Amino acid sequence: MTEQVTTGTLVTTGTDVTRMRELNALSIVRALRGNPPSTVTELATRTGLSRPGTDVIVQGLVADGWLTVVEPDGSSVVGRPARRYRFNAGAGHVLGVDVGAHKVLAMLADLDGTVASTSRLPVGPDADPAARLAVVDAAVDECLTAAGLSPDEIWAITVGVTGPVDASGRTTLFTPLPGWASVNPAEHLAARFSCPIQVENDCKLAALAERWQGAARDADDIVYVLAGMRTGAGLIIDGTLRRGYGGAAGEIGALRAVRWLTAPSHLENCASLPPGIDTDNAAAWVFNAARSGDKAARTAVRRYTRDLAVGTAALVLTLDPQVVILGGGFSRSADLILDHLARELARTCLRVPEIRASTLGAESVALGALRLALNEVDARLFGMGLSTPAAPRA
Amino acid sequence: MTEQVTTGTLVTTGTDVTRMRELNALSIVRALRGNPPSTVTELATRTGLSRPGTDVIVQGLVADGWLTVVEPDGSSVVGRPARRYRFNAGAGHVLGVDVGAHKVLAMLADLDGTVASTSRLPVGPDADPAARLAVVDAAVDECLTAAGLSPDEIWAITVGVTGPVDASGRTTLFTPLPGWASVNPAEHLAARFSCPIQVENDCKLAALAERWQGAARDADDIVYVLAGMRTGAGLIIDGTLRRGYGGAAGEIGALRAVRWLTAPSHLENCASLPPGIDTDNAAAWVFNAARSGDKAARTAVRRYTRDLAVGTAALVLTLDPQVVILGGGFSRSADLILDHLARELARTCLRVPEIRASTLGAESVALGALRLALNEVDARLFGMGLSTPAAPRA
DNA sequence: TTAATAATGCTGCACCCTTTACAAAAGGGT
DNA sequence: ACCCTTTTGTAAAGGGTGCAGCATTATTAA
Repeated sequence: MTEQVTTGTLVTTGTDVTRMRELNALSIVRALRGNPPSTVTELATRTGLSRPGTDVIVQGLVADGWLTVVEPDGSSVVGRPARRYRFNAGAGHVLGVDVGAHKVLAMLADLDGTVASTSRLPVGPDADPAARLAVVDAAVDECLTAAGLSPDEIWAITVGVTGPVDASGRTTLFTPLPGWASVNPAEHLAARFSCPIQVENDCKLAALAERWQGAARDADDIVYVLAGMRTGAGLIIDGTLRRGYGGAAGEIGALRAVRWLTAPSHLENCASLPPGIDTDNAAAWVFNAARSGDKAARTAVRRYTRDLAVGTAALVLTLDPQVVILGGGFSRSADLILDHLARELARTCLRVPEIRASTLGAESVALGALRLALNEVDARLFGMGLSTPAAPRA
Repeated sequence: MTEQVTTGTLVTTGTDVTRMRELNALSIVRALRGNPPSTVTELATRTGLSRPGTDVIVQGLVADGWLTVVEPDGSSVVGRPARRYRFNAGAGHVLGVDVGAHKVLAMLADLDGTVASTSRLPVGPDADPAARLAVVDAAVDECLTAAGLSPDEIWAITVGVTGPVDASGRTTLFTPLPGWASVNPAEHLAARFSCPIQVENDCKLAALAERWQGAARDADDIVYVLAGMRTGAGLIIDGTLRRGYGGAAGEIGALRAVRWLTAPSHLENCASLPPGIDTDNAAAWVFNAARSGDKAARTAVRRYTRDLAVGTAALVLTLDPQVVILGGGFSRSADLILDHLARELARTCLRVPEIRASTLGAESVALGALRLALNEVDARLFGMGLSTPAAPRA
């Protein structure tokens, strides 16, 4: 065996002149994605190709259904008005599903990531796996029918679950859902969908969402901290979601010294908490009390934040990210947390990153799932060529 | 402003038919790098190009000096023996320099990474920056003259230093070298070299070296822990060295709860240590004593390892790597450390990675510097085209 | 209606890769 | 010494692609 010097790709494949055409077509598609409808001339300058060449390729892409023509509207200057082309985002769709303890949230989006339909169904926290999967199916069905699509028009699916996800798509190491450890949601959905199906940890998906449409759009190195009744983290390094070798990246909460598991108990056990309030609303109550000056509540929040900061500091020191995003249910009370957190990090970290509160609500995990599914589609598209649009077989 | 959907590269550049030729040439070069001399037929099958086409490109590469012909030797089977071609690694060279507290180690290698010359010069730990830079110059000069090369034949240089390196190449946050915080080694060398010059943290470089030629050749997700009188870490994630947004990735030792700063003191203050032994040799003595059963020494080693494990666990839980490499001066005593370390990690981590001892000696930092310089060259080569070999201007 | 302007469409040219075909070289067998 | 096999080296034909330049078309302003 000889040594392999690797800079990037290992595969060294020669380029045919036909492949070049494909690459140029892809390059045009890329130049159009997420941009307003463009003229051929604009595309030509943007891609560096010649105008005639661009035109030919664009015609082909229109014929294959990847692009659609936007006839010129009145708003033009002097000269012959140019036809504009836009990416046909409706050529395919993706599904993102957030399987939580209390609800299943499914979202369906086109290739631009524009959400076409959403379905949120409640499920009991102690529902058995079969029941929970049935709710997943129901939510997915609702999305499909609302958007008027059939399963074979879905190009990729991502399912978000709690706990580290192994290579097979199971959460064997840990899951709060009863009986869920042995469930493989990908396998279950594969019975009805033939597209690629990924399963991913919810924190990681939320991190993706924040980078896509949330508070971290400008950053490539992100530590996302999910602060809620559970505490977790998702890491984006160099613009890519990092899963770790076994899918357990970011699980710093497992470290005993990092008191993430018990951190929320500071809130739940707050002395000034009125009796009879249920667990789910206790935290919200404490945050509100702290906001209006309650001494015990303020202490509880401070203690909670201190515990949160230990693990966050470990993540920050390990990765030196550009920005830390505070997400999860408690991020609604970021005004109370951010300052404490910043102070704690300033005390412990070499270089203190920006700290921002999440701007996405409860949909962040489902949104992240959409983004991951879109990434999957993009990888297929830009990796291989683009023939006529059709659902890729897994 | 419109939103930018990014999968990988943002730049979408069209491909010319001439550029395709370049890409094919690069593809052939890649197919030859690190492989034994190959025939045109072999290259054709390896790249997927046709044999005549491959031949033409190979002729061009030979004419430009990138490839050299190996005339067929006697060892052939039936049929006409084929000319073999090999990558002309001597077309360019790179320098790697390890600037330590007690020594400067410079290494010079060709484009295959084969070391052509080495120079190790001592320097006092309290030498001022000017004196230390003078030693750097001397070591580099020795390497050049030993290899018979002039400065303009060097294509890239990497300098390894202790402490987190910022974007400008300085170690402003921390450095053990007196007065070194404001020194910019890249600027200093730029006076004599016009090639790209990088400065990088020593732990990070050692990690690179382990992946290149050491104990982590098979892994893409690596936590490298430098265990010595100083403790540090270098991270390779998804095959790429991670610096962090401010170059401070891996500096988990800054966390108070992680007792990396004081961990070696367990060894230095070992009760059974004979008086008068100097600091530099104390650790080695303790390890030896522990190996031969000394009770106090064994305790000291166990305590040291326990402290080492805390930070390592934080890194492992954050990144979930495939393998942890134990490097640095103490890795010579890995037999005493690994078991303890593995036990501690098993206790604290969700998924325990493999733990291996470094197989590289004191040259690991300089080797890693070579690798980073080669990466720089490769990026230029494979990013842009390859004209006739010449030192790239920075 | 005419001139100006800018997009569109078409033709010829150059380049590159591939396929096909054939000549050349080396070694083994007769 | 000669022929045969095998593989390499090389040349010619064919097809696909991008580019430059020119003619054509559609629209606005005068």
